[in-house]
Amino acid sequence: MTFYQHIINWYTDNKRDLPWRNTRNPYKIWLSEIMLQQTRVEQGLPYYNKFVNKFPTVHHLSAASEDLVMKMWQGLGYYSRARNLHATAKYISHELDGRFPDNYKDLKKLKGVGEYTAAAIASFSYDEPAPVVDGNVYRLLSRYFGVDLPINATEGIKYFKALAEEVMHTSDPATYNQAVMEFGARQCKPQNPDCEQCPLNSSCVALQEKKVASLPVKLKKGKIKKRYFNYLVPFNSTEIILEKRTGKDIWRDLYQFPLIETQGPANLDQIIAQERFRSIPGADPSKIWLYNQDDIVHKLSHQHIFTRFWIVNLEDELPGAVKKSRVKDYAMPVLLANFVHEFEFSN
DNA sequence: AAGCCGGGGGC
DNA sequence: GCCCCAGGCTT
Repeated sequence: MTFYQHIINWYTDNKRDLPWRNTRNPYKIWLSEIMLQQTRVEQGLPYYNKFVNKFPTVHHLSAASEDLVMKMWQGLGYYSRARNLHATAKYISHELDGRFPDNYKDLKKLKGVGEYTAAAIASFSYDEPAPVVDGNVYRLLSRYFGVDLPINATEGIKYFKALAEEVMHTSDPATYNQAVMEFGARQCKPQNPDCEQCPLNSSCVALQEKKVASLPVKLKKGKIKKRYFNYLVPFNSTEIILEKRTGKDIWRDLYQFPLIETQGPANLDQIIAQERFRSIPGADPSKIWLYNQDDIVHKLSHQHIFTRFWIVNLEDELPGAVKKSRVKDYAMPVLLANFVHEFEFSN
């Protein structure tokens, strides 16, 4: 049997029943693929179901407000995906009358759709023989063929794409693409794969050469940055101040409390001296207190955020503020959603 | 080519 | 702590 025949046989016996595998609807395929970028199936699945229920077609998604889309995306991360998702939904609904592009080349032109996602949609919805090369496929190919080129450098990316093209030749690209990814995710998994019961074990180069644990090769990324966030939490009996994040930093378009970022841990005197504090109507330096005794450390893949919440009690009306009861309707980073859930503005 | 963009889970 | 995840965009 050939490489792909082994893979497809394994898949027939081991495939998970996932909702986007029971459809060829390009809208649902596209939605699932955007959500699953750099995201585990188990994490993305509930979001997929929620979106499909709320937005059964691309027109429904197109008609939604961006704030609602962001809110429904809350917790999934990489929020530019949600912005691009919404922009692309509007484009397809308004400019293409709801019809998705039906080939790899045109799909790849959509915002948020790169080589992997274009290949996935083209094959799953239209049977176009475009190989998917995601993290699972990199791992499987690098091990099976014993290739130690880094999978995140130009040469390796090019090499593995060509290899994927060679290996996929089959009359059923949709099934094959599903199968290689499932095989990589569950059989040829990153840690402690069970090679003894792998259908490819007699011909896997990495297994013969004892390199399974060292493949694939990946270049290391930079150091993790430390940042110090001081959130002012200004509220009166009914209202609270929220702002929308702008700029190119993390969490763009999500909501937050007024933020003072400092170079290191900040104390009360530093905070009350800040213009951002003093500009709050009715802010009283004697009515501010530190909510968390220890820093809350929010860990992202590329930065650690040391967080202090400064509670600012107010008595005056707050023009432009939001109702405290509505805070949970706003899309917020998990760091803040956790705080809101815990604090509940009980006092 | 390298850096940036989240959050969760495994070990 | 470090690595990975159905990657893509920006610089």
